Amino acid sequence: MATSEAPSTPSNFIRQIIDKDLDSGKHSNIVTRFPPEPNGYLHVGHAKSICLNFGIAQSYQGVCNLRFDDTNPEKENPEYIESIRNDVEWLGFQWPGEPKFASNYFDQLHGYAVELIKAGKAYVCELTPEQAREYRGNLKEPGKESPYRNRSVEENLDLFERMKNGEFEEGKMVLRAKIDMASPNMNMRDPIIYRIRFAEHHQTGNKWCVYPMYDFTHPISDALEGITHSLCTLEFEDHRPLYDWLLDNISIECHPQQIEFARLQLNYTVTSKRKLKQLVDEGHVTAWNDPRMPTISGMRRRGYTPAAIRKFCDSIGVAKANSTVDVAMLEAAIRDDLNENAPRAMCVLNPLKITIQNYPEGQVEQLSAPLHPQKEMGERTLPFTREIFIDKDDFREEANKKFKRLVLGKEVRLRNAYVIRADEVVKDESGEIVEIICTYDPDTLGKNPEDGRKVKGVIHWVSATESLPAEVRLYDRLFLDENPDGNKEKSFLELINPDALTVVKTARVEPSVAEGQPEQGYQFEREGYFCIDSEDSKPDQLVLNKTIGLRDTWAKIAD
RNA sequence: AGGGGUAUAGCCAAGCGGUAAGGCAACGGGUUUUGAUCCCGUCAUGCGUUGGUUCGAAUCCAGCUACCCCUGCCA
Repeated sequence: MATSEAPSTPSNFIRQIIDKDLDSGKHSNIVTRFPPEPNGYLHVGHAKSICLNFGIAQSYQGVCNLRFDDTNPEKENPEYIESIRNDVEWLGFQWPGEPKFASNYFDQLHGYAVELIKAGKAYVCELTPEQAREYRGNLKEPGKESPYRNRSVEENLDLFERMKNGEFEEGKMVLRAKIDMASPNMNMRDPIIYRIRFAEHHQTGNKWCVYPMYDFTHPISDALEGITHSLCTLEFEDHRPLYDWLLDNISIECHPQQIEFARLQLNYTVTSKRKLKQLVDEGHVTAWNDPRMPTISGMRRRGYTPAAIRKFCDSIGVAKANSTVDVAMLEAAIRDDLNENAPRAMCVLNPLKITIQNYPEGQVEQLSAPLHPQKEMGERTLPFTREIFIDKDDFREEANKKFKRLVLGKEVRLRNAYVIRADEVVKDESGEIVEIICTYDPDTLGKNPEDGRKVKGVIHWVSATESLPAEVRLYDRLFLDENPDGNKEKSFLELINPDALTVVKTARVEPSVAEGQPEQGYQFEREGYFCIDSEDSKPDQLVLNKTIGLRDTWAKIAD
């Protein structure tokens, strides 16, 4: 109150819990973890969790582990592990030591399972999956106890050992925790904690043919790592009683607190690993890191910066209310960061030739332009010549007062260069404009016309002969408009401005697209060329992105 | 005999019994060699709803309503 310092990180209910735990002396060191299953690439939704977990650890001088929750070998693979490590690192976070794996704990996990059996709190069940479902009851009715529930400890020990030794087929037996088949919480109705899977594991090879379930693995992994606060998404709220039951019923002292928060939902954006995988598998995009994908690697390729994504995650807050964040928030964060830090360049995508008739043929003038309009970032040289290109969209034969670019007979400012006037339009047989003949005012470099003439517009240009051609892929933004009658099933795809200046736009695909049969063959991308102002503009460090509202253009050459 | 959650502006979100922060979006106006940035201004007598407690309620209590999650040998 006395100090009006703005908190560097926004307050949220999780931080309040942690503050309380610190005050009460429950903890003195905060340990969190980010626990993805390596079954896909990380997306913007994971970024929220990463920023939360690592961000909290950071601000309390604690640590955050990266742990692969790899208990289902059939869905996982090393490519995903690699990509996840990269993405977390790229976002700017560090974990202590090597990444951890739930599979590191398989021996200990097995030991705790045996411990539960010995305590009469787990049993081997031979119900088929169908029977198990029947016995489980439903939301309104209690379940029935399995006929295998009251086997002796000895028998359970023997059976579980033989499960582990591969004596039984997949699906024939499982290990279940003995809790309460009548619990209103389905997760407490004797949950399965181990199943048989004859699958090679990417970390443990063929050592195991029984694998622990998430519900069993997670609390124990957390406890083994000394996690203090285990943050997860809302759908796990119902699992918390099981999380606690497990830790209360095995010989482990550490008991992390599970805290749930709402997962990120972004409008026009798929934030489901399953659906993103479908887009990749069915070939609607080129790869997980396709620039249209909301994956971290896709955003990286699109030119988003780690700082911008972190800023976005901070700005959306953390709460328990299901909410859908407007992508405008993401875009604002990106814009903010790029505006601060991106060096500027000019580019022309749909070239329209300009010949400056009063400029000497063959002359090349090296103009100088700042890399940033406000910040001291240095200068770049700009070759100016008799023939230049401007964008087709920046010229009209006639226009009203709102049009601030080049109009026949009127003047416009070439950014960082001279004022020109359009004198004459050259058209081809089909009537298409192919060239504009202009006159430049030599006395307007770095200053306004001395006679007080007002030039309202400023446009991009590149030398037709000295500029740097660059090959890029053009990605069209996908818009999925909702049917006016609100029938989401009838949503349709609309390609906005395939010929506009804007390039490398965001892919916006609504869940329903990925859900149903993604439209056959809609155009996602085009090849294209553009020219950028000069070598000094270092196009590989820039982000071509007029969509975000900046007239200067940043280019990012496709990876 | 269902259980667990959540409701504050168009979208996020703070607020924790003392009279509705902030951001995004939007809309006015100013500066500008980017239609950008930047700057100034506007935007909830109102906190899902109905009652109650209180000098005082978004905050406490009770009822109601809406939405989300849970019946994988997935995580």
